[in-house]
Amino acid sequence: MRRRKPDDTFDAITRDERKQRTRRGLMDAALQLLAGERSFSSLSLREVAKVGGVVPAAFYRHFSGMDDLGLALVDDAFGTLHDLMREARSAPLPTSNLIANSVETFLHYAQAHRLQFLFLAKERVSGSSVVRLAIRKEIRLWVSELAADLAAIPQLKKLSGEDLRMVTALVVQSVMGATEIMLDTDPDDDDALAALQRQAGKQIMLIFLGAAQWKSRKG
Amino acid sequence: MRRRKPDDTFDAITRDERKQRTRRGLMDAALQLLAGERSFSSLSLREVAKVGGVVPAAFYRHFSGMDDLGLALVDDAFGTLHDLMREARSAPLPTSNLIANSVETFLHYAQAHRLQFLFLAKERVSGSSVVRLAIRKEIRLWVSELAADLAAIPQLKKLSGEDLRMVTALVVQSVMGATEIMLDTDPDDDDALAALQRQAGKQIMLIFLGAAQWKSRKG
DNA sequence: CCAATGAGTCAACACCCGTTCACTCACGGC
DNA sequence: GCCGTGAGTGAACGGGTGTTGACTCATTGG
Repeated sequence: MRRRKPDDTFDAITRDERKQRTRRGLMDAALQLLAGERSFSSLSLREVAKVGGVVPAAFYRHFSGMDDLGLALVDDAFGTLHDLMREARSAPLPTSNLIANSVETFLHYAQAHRLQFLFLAKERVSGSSVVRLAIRKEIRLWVSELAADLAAIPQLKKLSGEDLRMVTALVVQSVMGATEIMLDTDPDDDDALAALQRQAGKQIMLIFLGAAQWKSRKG
Repeated sequence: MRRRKPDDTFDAITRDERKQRTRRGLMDAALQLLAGERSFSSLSLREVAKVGGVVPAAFYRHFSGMDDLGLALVDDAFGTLHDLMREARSAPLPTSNLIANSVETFLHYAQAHRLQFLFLAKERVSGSSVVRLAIRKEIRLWVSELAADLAAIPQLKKLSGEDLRMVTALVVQSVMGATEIMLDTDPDDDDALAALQRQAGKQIMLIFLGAAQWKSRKG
């Protein structure tokens, strides 16, 4: 009996590549299992190993346990998010409809990487504290980054650093809320998705409207 | 051997009361287990039964399974939230500092019922779909209710029904975000809690500021 | 006062869990 | 060409899991 499918494509690959492939397989298996009802903390190591096409003992060649896998998934997901931010920053940046466009871009991206964002949304609040804290930390980092970007917008120029962070946190909260609902929506229900986008766009425009007025009434 | 502690207080109680007491015990046991790292979906029936001071088989005299328990907890927690709303509505309603006061009241209440709000926060996004959907439904209901209350506020009078809901949803999102962070904060860290309250209050004031400007630019 | 009810017990079931161990054997460096 | 490395295997362990059925016996209604 073969110990492993030789490979889908029969090309010769190095041993490290093979290992990385199995590792990715385990991470994908966890994400896939998360897609349904399950939460990460209710997944079992054996289950992940099985879907990953590997025997439970082999799991330990890649991760020290489920928490370790969780941290790897956090890194992975935020890498994806970081890619988006980088792309967005280097884009032409239309001055009109900037908000609506940004929201659409973000939600579209989240949908394209549904499983990763689903993982983040769920574990941000629910998982083991080590994973949860890792996610919170990354989000705080992301808020700081985004705040730095937003500082360039004329309407927000007069905000203090603290207030800018407060506004940014509100924007992020709004986007995350929309993302969470989107992830629970049938991906083919275009009407619902469009409504979601519209509402999130409106919310953020309203936040900016409020922010533009903010300092004028407070010192 | 006694089959059960006769009772802490030796007063004679009816059989139904005793049953209700055990049922509550199971619900409290689940909440208590939830207090730490765990998420509801990772709790086992046996575990809840043990902490509840009952043998696993007895669990079935009260709930058909863990999902059923989850739904009971949802009802319970929203009952608590409803109590808060009723109290708040009958309160004197100070016209100055209304927002800051409301936020403080809410967060204080959430802290007093920490375990229930923790349960809601976690299961809203992570749990089994039956529990998750039940929570979402109740939140939507709550948003509607709150929107009806907010309609009375002068600054929001000119908003359309849809926009009012959008604004309310944003307010709720902000409060829930603050609640989630608060539930992860050491309850004795007064500074952190005060900072949290201040930020949430600011965010909501900003939302109102934006809302007051809203229709004037769109309608 | 006596029979019925039903909350809670105990034991057993078949199964899944994380972790360990000794193992195989293909690959890669020498 | 040959050995060492290490990814993956298979079996076993002790223990936790949901669910069942037959039971006990205090409370309750007639």
